[in-house]
Amino acid sequence: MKVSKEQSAANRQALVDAAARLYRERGVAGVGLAEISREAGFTHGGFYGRFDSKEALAAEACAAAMDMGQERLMQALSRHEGDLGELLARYLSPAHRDAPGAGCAMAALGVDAAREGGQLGQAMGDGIAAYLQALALHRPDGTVVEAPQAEDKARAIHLLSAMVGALTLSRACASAAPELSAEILAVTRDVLTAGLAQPTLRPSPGGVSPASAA
Amino acid sequence: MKVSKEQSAANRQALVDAAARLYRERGVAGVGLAEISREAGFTHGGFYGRFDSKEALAAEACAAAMDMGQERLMQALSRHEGDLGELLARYLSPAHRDAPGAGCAMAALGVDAAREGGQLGQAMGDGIAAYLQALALHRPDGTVVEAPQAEDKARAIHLLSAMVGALTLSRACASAAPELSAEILAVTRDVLTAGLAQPTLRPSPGGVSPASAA
DNA sequence: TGTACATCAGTGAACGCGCGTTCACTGATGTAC
DNA sequence: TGTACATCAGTGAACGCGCGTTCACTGATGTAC
Repeated sequence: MKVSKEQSAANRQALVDAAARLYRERGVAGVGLAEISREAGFTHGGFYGRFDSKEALAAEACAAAMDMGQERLMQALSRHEGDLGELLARYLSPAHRDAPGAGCAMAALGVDAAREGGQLGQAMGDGIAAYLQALALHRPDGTVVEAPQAEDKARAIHLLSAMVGALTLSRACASAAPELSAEILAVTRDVLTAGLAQPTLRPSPGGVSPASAA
Repeated sequence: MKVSKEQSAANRQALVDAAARLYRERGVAGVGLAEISREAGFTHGGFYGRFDSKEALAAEACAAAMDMGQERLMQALSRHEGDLGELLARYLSPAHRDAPGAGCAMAALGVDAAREGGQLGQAMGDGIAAYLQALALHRPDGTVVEAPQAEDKARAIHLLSAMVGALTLSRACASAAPELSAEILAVTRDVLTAGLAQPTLRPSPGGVSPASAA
C-alpha cells in the first residue's frame, strides 16, 4: 500500500522522533528496530527502505535531539541579557533528570557516541561544537561577541561540562540515593549561577597551559 | 573438574575484572556473558554457579571499578597538602579518555546505572557518595576537616561534576572532533586548577537556595 | 599416613527469544496519454 | 477530465545469530575413617 509523499515524509519523521526518545531513554543498544517501528505505528519490514542501517537511524535521531536542545538554548540566550539562570534551573531540575527521553542528548547519548563513533559520533561532535560556540558567543553580562576569546571558550566548556556531569551523576544515583541526587542538581545550579554572576570562571592568569596546545 | 578453593576465588575475581573492563568499554548491554567468561578463561556454562544474574555481575563489576578509583583518589588526597593537580592532570588526560576500560566508572557506567537502577544503581550510588565525601573532607588548601560544611560539599559536587562532564564530552566528540576533544580536557584542567587555587568555587553568598532543601 | 567417597567448580550442549537485516509481495499514489 | 498502468511505501514472513539462562554431566578436591 503506497502512501502520499507528504504522509511518507511524516512517517519517516515519526520513526526518527520515536528513535530520538527511546534511544535517549534506554540507549542505542537497548532498543530494537521493531520496537521503534511499532512505536511509530509501523511494522519493521519497511525500515530499510528509509534508512541504511540502525546506525544511520541512531545518528539521525541524535542529530534531531541535539537540534531540539540547540533551539531551546538559542531561545534562552536571546531572551534578555543572556539569561542563563532559567536555562540552568530547567536543565538541572528533577523533571529533566527523570525524563531523559525528552532531554539533553549529550547526557543521554554521549557515552553511546563515544563507544560507537561513526555517524553517531559525527552527529554528537557537530552538536557539541555548536553548543559550545553558542555559549562562548554569549557572555554572562548579556553582551554578544563576534569572535570568542580564550576565556569565552573556557567559560562555555566549563559550563557545559558541569551541566552534563551534574545531570549524569544525579541520574546515576537517583534510584539509590534520591536526596544526594537532588542535592547534586541544586548545588550545581547555585554554584554555576554564582560563578556566572561574578567573573570567577576563568582560566589561570598565565593563560592556557602548554598541554592545551594539542 | 573441581578446583581448589583459592583457585575458584581467583577465577571468580577474574570474571569480575573482565566484566569491569568490558562493561566500561562497551556498556552493560554491549557485552555478553559468553565473551566475559571467555576473556576470563572459562566457558559460560558455569556462570550461574557464581552469580545470580547478569545484573548481579554488573553491580559487582561496577563496585570493583568504583573501589579502584576510590583508592586512586585517596592516594592523591593523602600525598601532600591535598594535591589535586596531579589527579586532575591524570583524570583529564587523553590517555584516560582513550582507555575507558581502566578508567572512571562514573563516566563509563553512570548512564547504564541511571537506566537500570537496581543493584547496579545501588553500587553506583554508594560509590558516588563515597567520592563526594572524600573530596568534601579535603580542602584545596591541604587541610582535612572532620565535618564538611555546605561549601565543602558544594566544592566536591562541582569538582566531580565538571570532571565527569568534561571527560564525557571529550569522549563523545573524540572521533569526530579530536582537537575540540583535547581542548575540552585541557581547558577543564586549567579552569578547575585555577578555581581550586583561588577560593572561587563557592555557593551563592546567601547560602543554598530554597530548591536545595529537597 | 593411606584409602573411599561425597562435594562441587567448571564443561558442553541446549532452550526460547529478540536482534538486525532481507525479500517477495500488495495496493494506493501519481503519471502518461 | 478520464482511464491504464508504472512506481514504490509499507506489509509480513523469514534468515542466521548471539543473547541470558538452564541442566546433566565430569572429575579433581577435600573430607571421613
